[in-house]
Amino acid sequence: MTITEVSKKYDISQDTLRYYERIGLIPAVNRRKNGIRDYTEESCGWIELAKCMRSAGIPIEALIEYCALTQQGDSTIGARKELLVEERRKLLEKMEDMQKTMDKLNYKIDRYEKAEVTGVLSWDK
Amino acid sequence: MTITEVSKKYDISQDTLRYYERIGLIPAVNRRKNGIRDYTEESCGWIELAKCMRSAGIPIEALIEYCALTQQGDSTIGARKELLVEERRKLLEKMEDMQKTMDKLNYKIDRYEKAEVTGVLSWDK
DNA sequence: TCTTGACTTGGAGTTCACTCCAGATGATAA
DNA sequence: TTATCATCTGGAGTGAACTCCAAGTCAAGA
Repeated sequence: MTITEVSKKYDISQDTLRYYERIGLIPAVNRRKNGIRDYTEESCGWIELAKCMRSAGIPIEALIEYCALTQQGDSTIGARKELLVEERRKLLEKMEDMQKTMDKLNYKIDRYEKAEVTGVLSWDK
Repeated sequence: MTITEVSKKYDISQDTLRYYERIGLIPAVNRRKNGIRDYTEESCGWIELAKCMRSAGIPIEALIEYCALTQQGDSTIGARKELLVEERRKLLEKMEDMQKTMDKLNYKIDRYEKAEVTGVLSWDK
């Protein structure tokens, strides 16, 4: 696949695709003789992973390390697992924060809805 | 309360507290004669709200607008509600993204755990 | 009285994650 | 053949959200 196709398929700009490769967030992509990128199915798998992880806010640094470990072969399986477990822990924490914020938003919206009916908005400790 | 106390209570740096006030993310804080901040219970409520919303990634711009609307009185109740509803919608979307990432992390960690037992890690389409 | 320490301001600096750009090259269509 | 278009590289620029700093004020303790 060309970079244009991959960019459309995953809705990631070409600049970002090149950037991810440059910083090692995904392994080097195959090239044709003339130097033009030719994404394999495996490359696409990495792109998809990157998009998924980044959309949840997993930091770029962690993903670079994960990618580097992967390229060092099976001896790093334990380290890779640890890395993912740690990111999962942080993600869970963030999800809990978000749930708290969601609860607060629901509470406030509910109060505003009642205020729209009664015309009264009491102070909110 | 002094800024030092508020900073400790909510675990937010003094610089950030001043910054939030400067950009209008919270209403102006009361001052003593000499210009030193004296946070009331209401100020603390705003700080708590700011911390909660920011921890979930609600953008600063939206919070500034919410704060501004609040200071314009009851005529903005509808607009404030709409703003919160919109931020809730975006937050829900983010939480769904995170859940997908969480699923993927669980799947991958599970595969690594099996690989640690069997010594085999098949490639992951 | 002198020094220490908390507080003030406005503005500059930092970090993260892109995003854009200039200049070059190579392929395609008229 | 000429013009247009996709792609390449390295490096500069951007926006969001802080974070730090210099220079000044003020109150309290030795």
